[in-house]
Amino acid sequence: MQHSKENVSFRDIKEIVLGRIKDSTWPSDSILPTETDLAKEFSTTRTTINRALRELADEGYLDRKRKSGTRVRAAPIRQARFKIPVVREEVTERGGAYRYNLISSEISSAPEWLVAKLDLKFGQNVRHIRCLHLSNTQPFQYENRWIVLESVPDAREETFTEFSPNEWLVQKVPFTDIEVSFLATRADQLLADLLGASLNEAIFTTERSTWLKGTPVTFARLYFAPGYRMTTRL
Amino acid sequence: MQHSKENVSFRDIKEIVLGRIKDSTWPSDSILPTETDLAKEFSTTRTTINRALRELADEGYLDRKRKSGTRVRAAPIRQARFKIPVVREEVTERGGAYRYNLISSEISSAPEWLVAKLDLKFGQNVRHIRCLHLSNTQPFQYENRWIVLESVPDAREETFTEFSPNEWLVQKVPFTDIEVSFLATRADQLLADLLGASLNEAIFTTERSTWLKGTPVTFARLYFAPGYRMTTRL
DNA sequence: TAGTGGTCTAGACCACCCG
DNA sequence: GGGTGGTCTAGACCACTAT
Repeated sequence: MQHSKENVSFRDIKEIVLGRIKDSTWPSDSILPTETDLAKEFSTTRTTINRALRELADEGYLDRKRKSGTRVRAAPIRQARFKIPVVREEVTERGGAYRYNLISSEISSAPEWLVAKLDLKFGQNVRHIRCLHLSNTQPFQYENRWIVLESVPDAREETFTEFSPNEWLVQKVPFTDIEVSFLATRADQLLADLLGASLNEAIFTTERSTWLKGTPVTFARLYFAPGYRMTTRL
Repeated sequence: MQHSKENVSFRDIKEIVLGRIKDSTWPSDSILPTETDLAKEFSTTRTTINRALRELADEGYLDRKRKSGTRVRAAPIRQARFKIPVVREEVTERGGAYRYNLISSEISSAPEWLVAKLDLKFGQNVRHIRCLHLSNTQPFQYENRWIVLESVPDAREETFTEFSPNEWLVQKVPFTDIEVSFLATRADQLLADLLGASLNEAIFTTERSTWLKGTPVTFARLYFAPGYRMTTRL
């Protein structure tokens, strides 16, 4: 027989509020009571209510504005979160033994499309690396990468025979901004050979551009072996 | 000459801490001072420090555990957030006029792969809808969807001539869990015709499974027109 | 200009987990 | 067992913005 007087947690509040949204106690576009009123209703403080509502807003269920109040979003913004993994970890997480093969590594002047893509100065030098990441003996991902030498001078000497540019960069070079794109690529003969795919097979592809405080660092295209899919629950 | 004594904001703290991580004042795997100590250092309260560190942990930079303290993540978990858009909005956001064409809609017993995918009971009935979403007159997305009738009885009568199943479901059916996958599909002749692609072109594809508290609601494959890419900054 | 959320201070108790 | 983060209370001032 315990009649405990536990505190109400912000998690409880979240659940209750979400319940009232789902059962239309607070229908779409309606305005919730103020934080102060809710705090009274649940015998708690504004701080607790605030955290609950803030997180729900962050999750896309509510829209909050000063003065106008907290409104139920008509169509909740469902959002997915993806981890951007390091290849090695992705391979080992899937239960494979990670291996790495360098295909080529050379210094050249940045091709025009890359200049445009990263907003480089004309004629800047880049190191171009192509390599393969394997899971056991199976190709897992083909990486085609360009590193801006002016931003990463160390990459001039580095040969990338031992470590993949992926890992090397993570270790050596800080970055502040990444742009990631996901797309599909049709396999030409080269890609097919590298990834053990057949010609014309559809290849899931990621592109990453990286900057350090506005300075372009690197651009990479990552081609995954056939059958790869990126999955998330929300 | 103002010598204001402003409060330190949790945003300031976040920035400072992130700075110290990036310039290796606090290198990878090192342990940060306790919240109490940091509060002293910045002449603020634990509450403020806590919020800053909590958010940084949430963003993947820190790892926090009771008793052991707050540790700098060796490889920050970079993560991307994607909105799961409603097709209509995605089209209009890209500046197109949204249009919708129903291709087919019929009731049948769930195919075996779908039974497995959604963990259905054997022999359950589903409504199978195929339709096309257009931007102006260009195909934008081909939708291939199955709705579990036992979970969504209203879908038995609905013809989906006017509204796409996408919008209809958002309006009518609540859901709690979604699983989203992204992959690449090779266009067969049908897909090529529908999307205005050529045979064998690589098609960016999304799969979504939806449940309401454990009960399967619907499964959809969404095929995007050639050239589509999903992009995010982080 | 007034109402609402945004955030900070100050202090407290507690849960988890490492040693 | 004890240290660290997790969270709550209580109260205050402020910033934004609708009216």
